[in-house]
Amino acid sequence: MRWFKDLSDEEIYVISKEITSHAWSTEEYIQIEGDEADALHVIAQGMAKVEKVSADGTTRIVDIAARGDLVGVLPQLGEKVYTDSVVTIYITCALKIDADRFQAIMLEYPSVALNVIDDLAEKLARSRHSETVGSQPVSKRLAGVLLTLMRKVGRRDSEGILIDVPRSRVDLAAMAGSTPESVSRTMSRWKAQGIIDSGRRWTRVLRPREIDEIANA
Amino acid sequence: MRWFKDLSDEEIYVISKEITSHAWSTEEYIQIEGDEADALHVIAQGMAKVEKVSADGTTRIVDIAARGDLVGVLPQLGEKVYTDSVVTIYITCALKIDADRFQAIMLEYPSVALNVIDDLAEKLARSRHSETVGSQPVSKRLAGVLLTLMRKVGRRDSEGILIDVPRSRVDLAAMAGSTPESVSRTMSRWKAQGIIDSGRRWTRVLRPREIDEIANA
DNA sequence: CGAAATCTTGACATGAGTCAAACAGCGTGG
DNA sequence: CCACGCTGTTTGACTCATGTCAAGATTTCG
Repeated sequence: MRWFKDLSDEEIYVISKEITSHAWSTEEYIQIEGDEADALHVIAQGMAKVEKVSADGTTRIVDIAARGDLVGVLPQLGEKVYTDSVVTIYITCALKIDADRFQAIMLEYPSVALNVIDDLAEKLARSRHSETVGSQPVSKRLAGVLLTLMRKVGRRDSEGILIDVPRSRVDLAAMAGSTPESVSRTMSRWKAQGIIDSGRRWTRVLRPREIDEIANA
Repeated sequence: MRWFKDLSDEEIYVISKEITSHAWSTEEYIQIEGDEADALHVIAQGMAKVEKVSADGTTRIVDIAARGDLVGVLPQLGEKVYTDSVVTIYITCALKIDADRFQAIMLEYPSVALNVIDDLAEKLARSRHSETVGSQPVSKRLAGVLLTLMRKVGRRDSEGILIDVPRSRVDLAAMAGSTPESVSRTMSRWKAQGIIDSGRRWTRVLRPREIDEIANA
């Protein structure tokens, strides 16, 4: 866990006693937006999507959490409720730290707090960036989503970079802030141009370069 | 400065030696997006807008910093460059803390680090929220902007709540992620309905209730 | 009083959402 | 092993909000 990277083995051992491990099946909630926030989790195995219900009632996927990622950070101090939901997309195992205990740990080992600040600052910068991307054309936003997914869950194979998670057009639409139909249209266009290939619940990026260009036009 | 609220007077005195004070005229840059980030500032007097150039080259205002607000937090550790620009909108005086020194302070006084985390977490939650608001109708976004401005810089008077900063339609458009024309149209409509009153570089909200309803429809 | 900046309004083009229907991949049961 | 049906994907027709371009009105200030 990268937050504890500056600690000695003994210190980590002491802390490890505060941690418990839990498992979920697919499509289960690790935390629910609005619930009282009493713990944070680190994904040890599997994967989960971080969702947020937007003002108009549609659900948007704001992040994908994979091995080593942490969820539930935000509410640890000021906020008393979770600001987003986390839903598993595979069988997932996560480590749990009680929020109060974690705060105590940070007070005792300031370097951990600094690492957390680092993490939050990066997330905030990314989020602020997405704010400005909000009203860009769908193609641009979708290209951005594909870039993120390529980096996070993409697997190189002989023809390109395969993305088979999250699975459906609905998921992609929820990430790009659009609709399944618009996503489909855009991807059809790209498919005709040979930039990507795609099917039921999977996408393969054949020419990453061009996707990158579209995203950063 | 709320970050130091848990420290004793002596501790604050020690820290105060690390702080210097600077002044800017209007429309001057306190920090520029992309520049090397070596310090953070707390607004002591005056006001500034936090800007970010979006992907398509337009400038968006992502925050308004008033007395007591801090700018330049993000880059203190991981990021080495400022992720946004800060431009004064009045004659402004700000306190400056060297980023390295501040890091040292946090290591010595962990409670400060926790307060920073608190602050960042709140900012992140708000930013994530705006992400989901991205593709809402202009009226909704603009109403949200007015709500924020009412709280932050609104002044109660006999008829309603006066907002005379930031000044122009261009500014409002930059905050709402829209265009001056669309902002003008929307506000004309509200003016006809008696919800607001407005003129050159000022807006008065007559019925805050209705603006709130529009924002949270 | 005139010029510059700001705001408003109109006409127009278009990206993208919605509704609806056809189509395709994939598992299941007879 | 194949036909059926469920689910997910694609495509088309239509509508509408909003950005763009352009002109005109209004305010401020020298």
